[in-house]
Amino acid sequence: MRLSRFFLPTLKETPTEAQIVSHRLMLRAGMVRQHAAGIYNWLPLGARVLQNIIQVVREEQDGAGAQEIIMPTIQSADLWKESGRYDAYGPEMLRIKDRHERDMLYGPTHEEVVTDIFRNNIKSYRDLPKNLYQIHWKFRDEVRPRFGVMRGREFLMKDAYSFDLDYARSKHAYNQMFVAYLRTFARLGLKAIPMKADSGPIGGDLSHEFIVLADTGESAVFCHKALLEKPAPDNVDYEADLQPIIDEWTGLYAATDEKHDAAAAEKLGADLVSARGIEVGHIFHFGKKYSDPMKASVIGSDGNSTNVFMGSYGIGVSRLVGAIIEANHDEHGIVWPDSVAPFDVGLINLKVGDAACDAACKTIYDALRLKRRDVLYDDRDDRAGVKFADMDLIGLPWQVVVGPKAVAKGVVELKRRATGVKEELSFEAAIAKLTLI
RNA sequence: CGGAGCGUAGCUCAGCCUGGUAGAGCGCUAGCUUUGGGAGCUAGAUGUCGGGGGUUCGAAUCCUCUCGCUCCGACCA
Repeated sequence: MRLSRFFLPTLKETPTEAQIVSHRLMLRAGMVRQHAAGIYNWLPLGARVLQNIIQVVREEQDGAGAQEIIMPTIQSADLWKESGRYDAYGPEMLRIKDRHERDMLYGPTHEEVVTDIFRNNIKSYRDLPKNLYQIHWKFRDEVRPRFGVMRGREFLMKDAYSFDLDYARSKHAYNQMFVAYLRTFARLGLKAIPMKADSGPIGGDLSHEFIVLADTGESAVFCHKALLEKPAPDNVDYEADLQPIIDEWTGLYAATDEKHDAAAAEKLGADLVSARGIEVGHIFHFGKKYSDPMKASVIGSDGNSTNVFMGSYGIGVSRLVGAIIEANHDEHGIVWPDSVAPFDVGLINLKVGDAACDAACKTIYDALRLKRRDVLYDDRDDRAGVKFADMDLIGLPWQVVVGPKAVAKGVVELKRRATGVKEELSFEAAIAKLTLI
């Protein structure tokens, strides 16, 4: 992509409404623009990041055995009256009427709809287990949206729902999502610590929040130092017993502010980490909370009907964009992890119009694109400082700087955004290195 | 939902107290110069001063209603 044609409205100054660093950087980097309180437009750079995150989330969900579906954003209130939540949910739910005066709502979550899908289509224990997920937009009419996309009213969420015959199998489904979440967040370049949590209004007896440590996090969190170093599980066999992995992670102290047990934490001594955290995922096991009132049942091997055990598993996808920036930035701008970067490489032509520079850029641009690297080529006729500043701001992992002096020597400068380390390489060496990443 | 603020050019903001018909910097357009970390000069374009109502000869400025946004708190992926 040529930057001269790319829709990238970067800002030199920070708009007043943005208070936290991720919000400021998302506005300055031209990723989003606010439409209304807690509702955002995603411009090309932001949309690309969102798509990359979605892809990682999707791969890990699929890998753990979940299947993607798409449910409606607008739901009939009838199902919610059946589950008993229509009255319970409160003003956070955006309620609307259609032209026939029927009660509808913009879905804040989808337990009712997915349970309805299940009971209408699955009749036998032989069809279990099932885990259905979707990635799409939800709306919760928050009293006070803030922090940009970190607490929007409209937000992109991955929500999965598991259905099992009994508690033990349902716990296994829970464990599968637990492990998938560890892997997902690690792939996104985040340290997300699972912490025991209240299940809140969704209900249930087992729940964990996944908390990303970041200085600007909303809540204080405490955990054992070892959790920070713990690598996400690799080569997972999702059919095998995952409980040992879960025990390994939950055996170490980890608690949010509300759940913090100061006495227990004291015992950790120097191993206690106290930090700030952002909730990026939340998993619940809630048994028959919805299958009972909504009569979601299967016929068991004994011929008797039994209501299924369920769990639900959420990842705040749009929030993750903010969380990743909170955890990965410096004074110059965003520093994207490779896995979610909107482009792999930023190619800077310091002297547009100079035959040698233009030719060198074209060579590198074409070669990288041939190798399916995403390259943002800054071909604008602007000063070097502007280009460096913009490129640092948008935080692409690699920068290739093509200037007249270097090109005369047959080299370009390759800069790693995260470390600032620069090296001079021949065109071929630079291309080779960027192709290997 | 309680408390506190703010709406003036694309962005950051001044002007408001003490009423006289709108400004700066950046950005944008054109030209010249410049060219490895947000350049310089010249010329130019850009505003229902959030909206309605009122006071006044005259309102960005005073009064009033309203809409929007932000921050602190309680609540939440």
